[in-house]
Parts: sequence; C-alpha cells; structure tokens
Amino acid sequence: MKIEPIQLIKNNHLKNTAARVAILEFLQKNSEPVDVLEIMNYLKKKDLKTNLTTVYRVLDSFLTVGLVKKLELHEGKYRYELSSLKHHHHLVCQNCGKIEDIENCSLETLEEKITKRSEFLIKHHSLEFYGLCKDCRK
Amino acid sequence: MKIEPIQLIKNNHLKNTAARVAILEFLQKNSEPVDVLEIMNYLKKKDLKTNLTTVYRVLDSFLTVGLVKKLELHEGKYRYELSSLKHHHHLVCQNCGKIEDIENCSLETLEEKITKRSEFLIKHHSLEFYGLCKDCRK
DNA sequence: TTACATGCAAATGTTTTGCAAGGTT
DNA sequence: AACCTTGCAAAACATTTGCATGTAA
Repeated sequence: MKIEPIQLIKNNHLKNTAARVAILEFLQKNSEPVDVLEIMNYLKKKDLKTNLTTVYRVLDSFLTVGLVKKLELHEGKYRYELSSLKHHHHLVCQNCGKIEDIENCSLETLEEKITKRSEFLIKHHSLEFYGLCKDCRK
Repeated sequence: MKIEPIQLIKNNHLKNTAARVAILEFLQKNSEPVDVLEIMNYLKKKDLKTNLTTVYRVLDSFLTVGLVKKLELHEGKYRYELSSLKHHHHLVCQNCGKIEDIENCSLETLEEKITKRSEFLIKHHSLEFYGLCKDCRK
C-alpha cells in the first residue's frame, strides 16, 4: 500500500537524491507531523551528512509538487506531513506538546456556505484543537 | 458599547501605561488581526516613541489576562486581535493577503464528540480557510 | 551536457532576554 | 517604597539567499 520513496519521487518528476529518499522515508515512518530538526536528526543517524538548508529545499520541492503539507501548530516553527494521509486535523496538547490526529472532518458543507456567501474561493482549511491530552488532564 | 482602553486595563489589574492604552486603541480600531509592525507604525504616528520589545511585552500581558488572542495565518509571524470580538474564523487570501472574518462556527458539537472519543480536553480551536478572495479570483 | 541539487557562509525576519533606568500605584 | 514596565543592545531561533561545486538524467 505504501509507495516507495523512489517511486514517489519519479512520479513527481523530481530528481532522485539521497536526501529526498531519506526524508520521504522519515515522513512515512511518522504518523505525526515532523519539524526540520527531527528530520536532521534522522538524516544524521543514517550517516547522511546533510545540511539544514537542503532539508528546507527538499521540503520545498515536495511542497511544490504537493507531496507534503506544511503545518503551523503555534510553536513558532513549521511542521510537515505527507499529504497522502487521509484528510485529518490535529489535537495539540498545550502541556506536553503531543500531537494527535482526528479524522472526522465535516467542514465541506460549511465551506460551500462560505463560498456562496462571500465569493471567497476556498482552496483548503486548517483546523486545530488546543487543550490537554488524556495524560496531561490528570 | 466599546469599553475604554483605560477601563479595560484597570479591569484586568494591569498598570496604566501609554503603550498599553495606545495598543488597545489600535486593536479596537482594527476589525482584522494586526501584527507587531502595524502596531509600531501606529505608535510612531501618535508620537509615542516606543520599542518593539515593549510591544511584544504589552501584547504578552494582554495575552496573560486574556484581553487578546494570538493568531498564526501561515505568514511566518503572529497577529493579534481583541478576544472580546465575537467568536469567528478567518478567510485568508493567498494572493493579496487580505483577511476577512466569518462568524459562523458550528464546531461545538464536533468538539464534544472529540472530547468523548479521545478524552482530550479542548480549550480552544483555530480554524482558517485559505484561498482566493473575491477580487483575486478574477 | 544541461539543468537541477547541494554545502557552506552569511543574511534576514521575528521574537526573546538581560540589565539598568523609569514610571505607576 | 515596592513592584512593574520600559528602552536599548544583544541573543536566540527559524528560515532564506548567494554562490561555487556536485550530480542525476
């Protein structure tokens, strides 16, 4: 079911490089969105001597072809996840930082209403819930 | 209907300073969320020689007492708006950057479902729609 | 060979921090 | 007087850019 990184790269007409393959691998491994430092650490562990700049540029190329989504969870930095994941939203714990997914999204009808009313053409939305996860509620 | 800045400050047990009053004034003037540079420009225009650091700290004090909300609209910086505004969400134009409000929010039932299912205690949510505004659709 | 990708260093933009001085209650 | 707020300079982060070099197709 999971498509091989190399295949994903070819399908999107990108050049096949070690950094791209490894970053896709890492994204596939993680069900939750990752940041650039987490990616860097993974690359180091795999003994790929890479550069932060490269990570940003690889993510940018993935963004351009639509392979990944860029998220902002009020942390002062961005996170990235595969866009092939089923459409979902996030529960962000304000205490421990844990991020959970929720798959239920009933915003389509709301989007239609908005478009009719305001003539704003909605391309996508971001919906995040902030609070305390099960553990941090105590 | 609109409460005077000085009154808001007193009600929240903050010290009454020129920067705080002016920043509240500015927030009251703006229906859309503002960033720190826009605040700085307003202060300069009013001949209050203020410092960016002060702006951040004033906003922080407002945040602490709950006077303002801090928003992230995928711009690489934060925006702020009065939290006394009626609960609403934003339409962010990806072409011209214009921000519009939408007041219709039917997420309460969704929140209840999520809390039951995941035991995650939701404190608040952020919902933004990205796309093209009426003018930029052409 | 050609166009694109990478590494390094330096720059940029936003937000934060330390510390001394000033203002509010 | 006591405590909070401000100003300035410097630091801390995340992200971007320029340019020379390397590499996939």
